[in-house]
Amino acid sequence: MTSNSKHRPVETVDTAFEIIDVLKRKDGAGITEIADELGLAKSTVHRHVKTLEERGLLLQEEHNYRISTWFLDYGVYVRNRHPLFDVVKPKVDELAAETDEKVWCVIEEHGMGVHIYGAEGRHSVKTHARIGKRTPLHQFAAGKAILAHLPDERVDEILTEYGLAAKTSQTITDREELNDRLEGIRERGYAFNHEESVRGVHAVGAPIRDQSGTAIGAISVAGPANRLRDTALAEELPTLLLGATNEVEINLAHS
Amino acid sequence: MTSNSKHRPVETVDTAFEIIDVLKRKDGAGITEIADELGLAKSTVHRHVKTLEERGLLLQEEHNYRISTWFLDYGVYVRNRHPLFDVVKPKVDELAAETDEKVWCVIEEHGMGVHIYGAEGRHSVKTHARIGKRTPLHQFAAGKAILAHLPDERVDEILTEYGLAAKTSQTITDREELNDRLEGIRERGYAFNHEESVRGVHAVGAPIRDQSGTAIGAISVAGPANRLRDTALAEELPTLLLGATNEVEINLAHS
DNA sequence: TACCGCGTTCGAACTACGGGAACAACACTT
DNA sequence: AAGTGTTGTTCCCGTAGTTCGAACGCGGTA
Repeated sequence: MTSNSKHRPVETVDTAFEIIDVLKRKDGAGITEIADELGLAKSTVHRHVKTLEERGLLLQEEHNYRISTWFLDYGVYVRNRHPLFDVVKPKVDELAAETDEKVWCVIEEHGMGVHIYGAEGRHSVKTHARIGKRTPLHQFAAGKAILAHLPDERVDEILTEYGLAAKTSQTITDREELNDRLEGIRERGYAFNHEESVRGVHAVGAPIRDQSGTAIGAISVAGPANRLRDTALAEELPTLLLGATNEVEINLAHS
Repeated sequence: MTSNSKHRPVETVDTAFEIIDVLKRKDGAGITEIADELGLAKSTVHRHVKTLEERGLLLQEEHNYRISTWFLDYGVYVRNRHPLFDVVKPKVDELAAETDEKVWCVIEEHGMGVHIYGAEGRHSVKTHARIGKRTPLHQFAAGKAILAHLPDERVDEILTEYGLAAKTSQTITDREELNDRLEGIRERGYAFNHEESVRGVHAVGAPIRDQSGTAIGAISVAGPANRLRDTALAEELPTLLLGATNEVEINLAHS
């Protein structure tokens, strides 16, 4: 799968989704606003919007169009059909209850980490993560756990495509350093996140691997830096986490 | 908003979403399969699919294309931005804990009921409902509660568009009968569902109204018919439910 | 080895997409 | 009350872009 865009895309479909993206970015907009934003004629935008609205994908109220919940239907369908979901959900709930922290399950898709399920512990930190959120893999514990267990050429592809953008001052932005960390993760079996994605938040992440050893996802536990440190971060949480991912891998093999 | 399709839709956008629909309906498919299903040329489908894949909306594995989690991102974004969501979520959780039953929040969109949030009680029944699920309003308690508090002309529009399809033998399929029931719901303040959507399942649903009195959504409690009967169904649950919707309406007015 | 089945590429034809201008409906100013 | 600015909407025309069919490459299988 080379990323050469050799074929000619269907431009009309692209503009349709660009309109949808504008509506998402702006929390809804009018015809003229969309047209200006995208440099299209009002009539063009109007026809697109009406087409999408007729399909139920958009909602109109006065001079404002918004994205509808059809996307929720498609999205939840996709998530529930994912082979990991049924197996991982109870374990994530369990971990959240045991640790009292925020627990996430993340999968890899198109080289990005996607949060497909999260559970609240009693003392969960509030971050901007939410179901469906896409995050560059190098920026967080679950992502690095996945990255450490993908084929080298795949890692190369991903990193050359997306680069190593910083999220906080602690984000790993050097390719060499990342490779070292990934090596450490492979030896250790799990990954840390020391304020690399959110200031004041630490996390531990462990991969979920298929029978070939390739990561198909990861589970992470995140919490405030002052609570997740010393042996809690280095021993207790990893033990719980590896127990969970191990069970998930076994259940996955027999489903 | 008449349902006259006076304008000419963008057919290319329609085919794109028809392809997506096929992929959803068939849990993934190949190029040829999609082309046969829709009566399109393979080359056409191929170009569409590659366009969507390049945007990250589809995933390819071998000769099989699937919908990606991008739709989850759009969908959850839409749900979380909905004015009801933040207010209703804690109340739904609370109701589930109090009643030990399955609790849903449903909103109306394009004349259909959409499940935007559900919480499990300890003895929750398992139905086919899931977040994002769209259901005709006349088929369940929350839907009828909404229908009973919409303007008459809106109700006419909706019923003439979708009809009164039966889900079980108890589903209301007669227009006159439905009107009587809706009248009863308005007097009583909440709606019942006696095995009208799922055999063996009863439910109570109460509307969430805006300041004009129009329903913008509803909350329902559902459980096995043998547990939800007599005073539990007729008194205790409605009391809890109306307490919750009342609080939601108040919080909604001040946000 | 020849045969399907698949996804993919290519070129040509004509459809239908996009643009611009004019229109209607409304709010706000003067 | 007339005027000026919005907005969304409709129309028609030209051509760019979509669609189709046929051909290609590549696996498997008989």
